[in-house]
Amino acid sequence: MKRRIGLKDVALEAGVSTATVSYVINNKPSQTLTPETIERVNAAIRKLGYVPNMAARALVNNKSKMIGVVIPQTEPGKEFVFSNPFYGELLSAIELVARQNGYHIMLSGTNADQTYLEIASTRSLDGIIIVGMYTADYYEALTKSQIPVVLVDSYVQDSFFHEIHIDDRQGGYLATKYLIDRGHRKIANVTGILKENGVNEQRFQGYRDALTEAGISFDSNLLFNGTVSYDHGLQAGLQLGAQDATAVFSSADILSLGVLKGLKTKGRSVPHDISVISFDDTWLACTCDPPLTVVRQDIERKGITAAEVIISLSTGTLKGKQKIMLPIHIVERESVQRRDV
Amino acid sequence: MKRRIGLKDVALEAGVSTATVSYVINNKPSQTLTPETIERVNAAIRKLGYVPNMAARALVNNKSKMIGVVIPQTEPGKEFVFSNPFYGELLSAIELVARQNGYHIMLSGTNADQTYLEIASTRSLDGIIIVGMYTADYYEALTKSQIPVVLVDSYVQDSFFHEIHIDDRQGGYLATKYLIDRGHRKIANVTGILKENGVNEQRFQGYRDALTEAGISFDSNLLFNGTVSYDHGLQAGLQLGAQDATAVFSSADILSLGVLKGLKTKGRSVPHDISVISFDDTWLACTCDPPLTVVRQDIERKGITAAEVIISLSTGTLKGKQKIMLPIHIVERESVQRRDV
DNA sequence: TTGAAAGCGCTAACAG
DNA sequence: CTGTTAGCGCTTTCAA
Repeated sequence: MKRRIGLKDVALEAGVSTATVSYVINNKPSQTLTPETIERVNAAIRKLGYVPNMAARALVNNKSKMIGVVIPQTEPGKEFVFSNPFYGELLSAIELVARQNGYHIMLSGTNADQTYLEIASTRSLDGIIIVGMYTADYYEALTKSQIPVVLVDSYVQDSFFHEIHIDDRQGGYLATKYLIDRGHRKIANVTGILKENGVNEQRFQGYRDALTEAGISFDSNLLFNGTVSYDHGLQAGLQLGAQDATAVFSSADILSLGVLKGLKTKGRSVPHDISVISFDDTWLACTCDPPLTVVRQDIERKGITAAEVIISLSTGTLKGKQKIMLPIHIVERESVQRRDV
Repeated sequence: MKRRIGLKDVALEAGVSTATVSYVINNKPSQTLTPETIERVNAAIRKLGYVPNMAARALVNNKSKMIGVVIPQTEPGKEFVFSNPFYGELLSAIELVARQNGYHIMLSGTNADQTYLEIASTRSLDGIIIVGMYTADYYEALTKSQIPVVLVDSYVQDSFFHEIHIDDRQGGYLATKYLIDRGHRKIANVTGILKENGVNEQRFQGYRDALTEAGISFDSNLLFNGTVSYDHGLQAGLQLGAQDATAVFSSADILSLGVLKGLKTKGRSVPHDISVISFDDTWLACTCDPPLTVVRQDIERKGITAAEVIISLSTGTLKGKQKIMLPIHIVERESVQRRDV
């Protein structure tokens, strides 16, 4: 088994030194190379089929051209929450941008026995994208990191982390107001666990804001919080089917699907008997029955932005704390009906 | 900014050589260390918060404890096909097993200007898991790889690749036969592009096998092949709504959802007017309306197996070509109705 | 039972 | 404009 082709082999072939080869590979602007030398080196590279060894590079530069992406799991040490297409779409966008910029992404869940800082540092990651909310001590270690960290969908207050969001509170407000404007007064909220600093909490606050503004008092019987899953939506829908709420703000598409099913099971028709407004606008929202009116966020853009920011940060193109807020808007479909008061 | 803690620092702290520290970290069985030395080293590691540098390790060992995972994309150079939850579930399982074994996964799509072999070799990947079917030249380069490659859901014939499958042809046969046994004769097949060596092609063959066995001749008007997407399913459903087929075998859940919608749009009720049998059994299958009778494959197991195989292969625990066939079975739900002949 | 030292492939001062 | 060379942090052979 023949040895791997290295810089040395290329240098030999081209009749130059390894340094020169390194210069042309990285096309150092500081260095001035004869076009002729460059061509000779490139020819040798092609001829030999040279491929750089990232490990060696990483060792020298302490940079890996690799970005760590952390995605929520069903529970620590378990599998990802990929039942929610939101994460798939987001991840997809991140990967694409990374790849286009010569980076790769390392995907992982969280481990009980290892902080992500350890992982990042052992792997010389160039940047970290963390999606969703974790426990406080998860972030703790990271604040001591030299590596840029961007938080997607979390409201953790720490000047060290960069953030990319939508205005979740405003989103919750918009959704609820949309319902109120159409004559609804008894409005339920089906949501995930209201972790402090999490998106669900923010959306819930927006829901309350709208209620308050309209002079409607909050009724805790109309709040259904659990996991962000089809099942929780289903349970909530089932219960709602037996109540007198006329509308529900369901704060994720996957929850809405469950709600729809629960409602239908109880013989309630949407939007005739009860209106539903959703959040996210993944492909699920427009393919279900009825298609959901929804607060839309641009998931792809979120992913693209996260990747672009982390890359710029790691190369030093971008400096200073980043806090980006992406726009949202309501997409009207068929799940909400005006209610005559 | 203080330098990173290295083996040398640990050695100094423990009053031993770097070699000794390396021995205890890797707990070489060949080496015999005094328990006392071991303890001293471990204490130093803890005290200093030492974290190994994978880049250095990779450089020496030419192994990275990293597994490359390739997932289908909408098109080369574009984003992933994560609208299909199948991939999310699979990926999730792979990641979990990898992590539990001290590996990480590098996720990527395909690039036009770089073969995956180059990527794998530049990153010193320990193994590669390729999901789905690609063009022939994509595999071409890989056959020259020293790195173990396992193919999930592809029937490429090459003794170099390891394979993990279900019996897709048998699955197509079972689905179709299930329909035939219930009195259906005019049975459509909605499927993805019939790439040679791909799963869709196999399932389609199974469909034909069942037809032939029952003495039903194949009618190309009943074949709807396009992308594996909701939209293609929808189009097919729409057309089917205007035809006289009494049943349809739809070869992926995501297609089935589209078919269901198309049929409903055309005012056809499932299973009353027309029966639908699906394939995969992702969460979509049991949450849609009506819940789909389906050929179930254990996606999680597929992912787990792929990860276990690639790891064993890379450590040398496992040798020789692996070709694993996972079981499938039909799960009866509410989308198929017996038809009186 | 432990240590010294030679690399792994690459980058970047510095020298020429 | 190009080459020499000293590491980057770790593993491992060989010697003690």
